[in-house]
This record gives sequence, structure tokens and C-alpha cells, in this order.
Amino acid sequence: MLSKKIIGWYQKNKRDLPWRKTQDPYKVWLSEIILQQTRVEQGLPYYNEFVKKFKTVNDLATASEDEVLRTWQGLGYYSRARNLHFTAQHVSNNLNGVFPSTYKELIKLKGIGAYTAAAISSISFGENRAVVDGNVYRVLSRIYEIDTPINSSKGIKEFATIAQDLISPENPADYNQGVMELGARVCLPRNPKCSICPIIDHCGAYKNKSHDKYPVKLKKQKSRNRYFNYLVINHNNSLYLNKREGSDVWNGLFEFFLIETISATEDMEILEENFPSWLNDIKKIGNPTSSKQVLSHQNIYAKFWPIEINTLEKTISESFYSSYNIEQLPKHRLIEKYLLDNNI
DNA sequence: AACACGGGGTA
DNA sequence: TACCCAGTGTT
Repeated sequence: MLSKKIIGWYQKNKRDLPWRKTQDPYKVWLSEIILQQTRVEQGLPYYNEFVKKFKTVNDLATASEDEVLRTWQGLGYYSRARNLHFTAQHVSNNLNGVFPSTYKELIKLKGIGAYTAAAISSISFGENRAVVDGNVYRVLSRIYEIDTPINSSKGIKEFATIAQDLISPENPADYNQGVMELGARVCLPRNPKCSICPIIDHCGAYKNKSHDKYPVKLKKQKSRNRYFNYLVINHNNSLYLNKREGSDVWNGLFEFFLIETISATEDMEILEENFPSWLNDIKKIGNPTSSKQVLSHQNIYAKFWPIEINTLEKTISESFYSSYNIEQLPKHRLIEKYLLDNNI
């Protein structure tokens, strides 16, 4: 029995991770959101920080969005943090602080999709729902040598069916975590450790030495380039910061005054045309520094222009922050790195 | 169905 | 470089 072997292997070889010591749906939920598209090693310190700072779903619900984003800072995919906060408020205010206990109810919550609903319902409530994540795609595609692209709608359905057929109703929690653990530590994307694999006898890819062919994935489009010119506007050791809004990257995070151009430029005239109207009493403009940030679909080429001003209009003074206050605000990596490099 | 959404690790 | 990571929401 394939599932029994996976469960047995998992119980003997599982890593000692904090979210594996509890079935509390709040903590399981936190761990699952944090680990979406994120390695265990990268997510672990964030998980510890979240459970320490927000001990219950009500604590998370009553925190400000800025504080939640600040705690999330550096993890990426910030909509996860905004949805986390939204769902905490929903559970706290409308569900009496009690998490739903079924897949069908869980998947209705913002930020919880098929994977996370299956994970929480199986781990916290023992529901017989198979998870399908990147690890599962890899393990299953190799065992059965399936070449349907995992990111096609046909593939998504096909793998979901196979996974659900394979799960052991006697221990869905350990089976689910077992396949993922196997994918993460044995059935690696490159150079899989077949010699220590507990289900080597079931694996078509091992038999045919075809593991490099699986899983099959449709190629994504290549990234576009963007050119961000940041004005680092300084008045009495306070800096102008602005919260990003809208559907672009880094929604909800703070940054300096941004002028986006269609290409890299050091032409001050082009930038001056786009200065805000309140930026009218400039003392000095320093030399720019450059940096680059690679995102999943964009390469951001950034230039930072330090600008000192003499006087500040009252209407805009609330957007200037001292070094201490900047520390409390959620910022993306580009800004965080600039502040770090300049000892701010 | 295709695309956007971060940041870091690995070979 | 290219690919991957305990995926989800929007268009």
C-alpha cells in the first residue's frame, strides 16, 4: 500500500517543526498561509514571530493592517498578509472567533484556496482531503510518469483526482504531510535522493530513469523591466514616505516619492517635470545610487535621489517620518535595503 | 485560461 | 541563468 508506506516513512523521518506540535486551526492556518510559495526555512522565523505577537485569531484581528504587514515584511506576496488580516477579522467578528472545521467552509475564506483548505481540514480536523502542492505534483508525476502540464487546467484536475484516490482515510493528516515532506527532502526537483526513497518500488520515473522529465510545466512569460526613480526627500532628518495603493506590486507598503520612467534616466529635467508641487524649496540634490530588485514578473531598476529641502508645507508634513517611525512602517525590500545601506 | 503577485535558495 | 518554493485572486 503506497499511502501506508508514506505515512510510516513520515512518522519516522519528519522534521521537528513548531506547527506540527499543534492541531489548533489558527496556528495551522498561520503556518499554511506563510508557507505558500515559501520554503520552510524562510517561513519558520515568521511563523514564530506571528504566534508570539498574535496569540489568538482575535489578537490578529484587532491589530492594524500596518502592523500585520510590518510583521510580514520581507516574506513577499503581501496579499497573503492582507488576506490573513481580513480573514482574522471575519472569523473574529462574524464567526465568534471560531475557525470553520470543514473544507467546504474553509475554502470560502479569503486567502484559502484548494490547497490550504485541504491542509487545514485534514491536519486540524482529520478530514479526508488530499493536498496538492508543488511537492505533490512532483512526486505523483514521477510515480505515474504523468506528462500533463501541472499548470494547465486539465493537469490541475487530473492531479487532484489522483491525489484524492491515493490518500489514506485512516490518517489523512500524516499522509498529506508525508507526501509533502517526501517531495521536500527526497523527491527533489534536481538530483532526487532515490536511494533513500521509501516508495522507490512504485516509481515509474525511477524504473525508466526519467525523473528529469517530470513534472511537465508550461513555460511562463519572461519578466518586463521597469525603472523606478525614488526621491529620498529629507527635512530635518525626517523622510517623505508614501503608502502604495492599487493593484500594482507592493500594495500597502511604504516607499519614497516615486517617479516611474520608461527607461533608465539621470536626466534631472525629466524628473523635475514630475516633482510634486510641494517640493519647491530645495536646498540640495545629491548623487543618485542604483539598485535592482527581481520580482516574479518584473525586474525593477531603481535609482535613489537624495534631496534636502529647507521648508515644509503643513499639508504634507504628516507624510514625513523620523527614523524611529520609519522602523515601524511596512516597507518592501528595495526601500529596506536602501535604509540599511545608508544607516537610516 | 492566462496572468500577477516577492524574495531567496540552488545547481 | 533558470527553476523552484507546503498557491491564491483577478482578469
